Amino acid sequence: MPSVPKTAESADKPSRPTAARKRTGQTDERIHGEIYAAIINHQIRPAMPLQEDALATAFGVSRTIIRKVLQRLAHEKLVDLIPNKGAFVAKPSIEEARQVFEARRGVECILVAKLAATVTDDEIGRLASLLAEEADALARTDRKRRLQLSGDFHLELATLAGNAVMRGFVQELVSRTSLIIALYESPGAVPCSQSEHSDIIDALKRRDGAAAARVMEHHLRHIEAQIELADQPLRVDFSTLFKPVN
Amino acid sequence: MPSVPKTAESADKPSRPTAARKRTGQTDERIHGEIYAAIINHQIRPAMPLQEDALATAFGVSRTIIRKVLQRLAHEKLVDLIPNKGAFVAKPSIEEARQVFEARRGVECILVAKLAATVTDDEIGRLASLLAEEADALARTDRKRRLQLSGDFHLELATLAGNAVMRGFVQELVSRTSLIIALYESPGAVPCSQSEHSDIIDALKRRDGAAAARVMEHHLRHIEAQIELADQPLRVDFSTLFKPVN
DNA sequence: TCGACCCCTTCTGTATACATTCGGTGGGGT
DNA sequence: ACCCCACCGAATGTATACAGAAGGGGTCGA
Repeated sequence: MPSVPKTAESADKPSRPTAARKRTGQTDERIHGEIYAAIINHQIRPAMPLQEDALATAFGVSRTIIRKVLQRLAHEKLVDLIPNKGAFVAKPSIEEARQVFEARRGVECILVAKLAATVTDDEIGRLASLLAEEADALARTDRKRRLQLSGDFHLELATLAGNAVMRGFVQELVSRTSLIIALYESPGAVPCSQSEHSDIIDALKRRDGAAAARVMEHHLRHIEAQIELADQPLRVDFSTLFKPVN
Repeated sequence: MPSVPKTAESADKPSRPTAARKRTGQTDERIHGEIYAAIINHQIRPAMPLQEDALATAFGVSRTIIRKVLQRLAHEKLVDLIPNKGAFVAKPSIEEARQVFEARRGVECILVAKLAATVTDDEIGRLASLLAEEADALARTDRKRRLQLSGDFHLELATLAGNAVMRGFVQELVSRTSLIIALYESPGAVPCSQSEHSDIIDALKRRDGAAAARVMEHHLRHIEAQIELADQPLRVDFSTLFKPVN
């Protein structure tokens, strides 16, 4: 993967003098993918500004394309577009985070229950291989890859469930969860899930939809619990933090 | 509401010679709203082309704004954007329609059950007044308004439930349902629901979440059943339709 | 010294000009 | 008569030029 765009990048890399590549259409797709990945992987953190000119020169295109991509990201709730101010990586509030998790519990529990009724051994195998990759990333303490794979696992569940509409919802929710984690996770914690993903697979193997939904609900509450803790720490009370010396 | 844009409108209405109104920002919001309404109200039907130039002149803005609006509508699944071909009002397939209803059952049943736990008499009153308006539209056989109000009812339920994320999902699903109805409803039918909306309110009055969810599920299945019928009629078999004369 | 106002820079918002692609049409060849 | 190819028009895709807003810094005045 070539250079991920940082916010104020060394912009003096012309990259394509307008005649290098045929670049006709589908360029914005690639650029969207790169910025999306950079946000999801926490290479660009919440509230960071996404300046149009900087991105345009970084990717070697005009602001037109960048604006299109930014608007798409805004609709995906990964970017806040503030009129006359610019684009910023979204910074979901605590309340918003709560609602995202509530929505995930609703949607994903339904999906996993539905999936249990139709899942094939083949599909379970695919999920298991994702789980194995996740375990590998855990072993190598590759935090970024693990977060990525954890999201992929949920997304694969949604895909296999066979409802494209709801899969779209899950994709958005998983992305937003990644932002929430970037904002609110306590730095040390999160040896989370992993075994819970395994539990979900077990329930699917037994074709026990109710159990699968129960495990999923527990799993999501678990993730949220690890994060909601950050509710307090974020409100720094300066008067207690910096006590008068007197 | 001023002139709704039709596809190939009388484009010779300059409307604003670039100096009439201050128009700085939030114009696209208005244009989005107008096109959105035109699609939802079936003034523009599925598969109709939305030509950029025609819309631009109709609204007195440049293609830039129109393109922005079209892309937003595309993300909302109301418009299909075909590269190098243009924008068309979305034409959801039968399978897509099925999935939209399945998603609605999932999401809205959860929401209404959640709402039952927190709803106030005031809020029930607001729902009741929407129901009354709907009854009025039914009495006056104002089909368009009735469809609109029916959607509003579901959207209001989602709003009151207090989860903005899921409310967004419902909004998208209700919009798409409107497209589906435009495509697949049998022309004569649909004296549907109405009483079922009333049933939902009754369940909420009793604060009976389980019942409310049950009624909602039944309601949505009912709507879908009236439409899925169109599955057959759409496959016209010419060899039976045009029998040889002899 | 402090505050208010104005200019100036920098960025976003919009319009316009240019490039490219697609489909249709007409002419020529087989 | 049919098919193929090349041109042409129309609409989309992209870049650029221009206008407007917001924030900062500096200067002038009290």
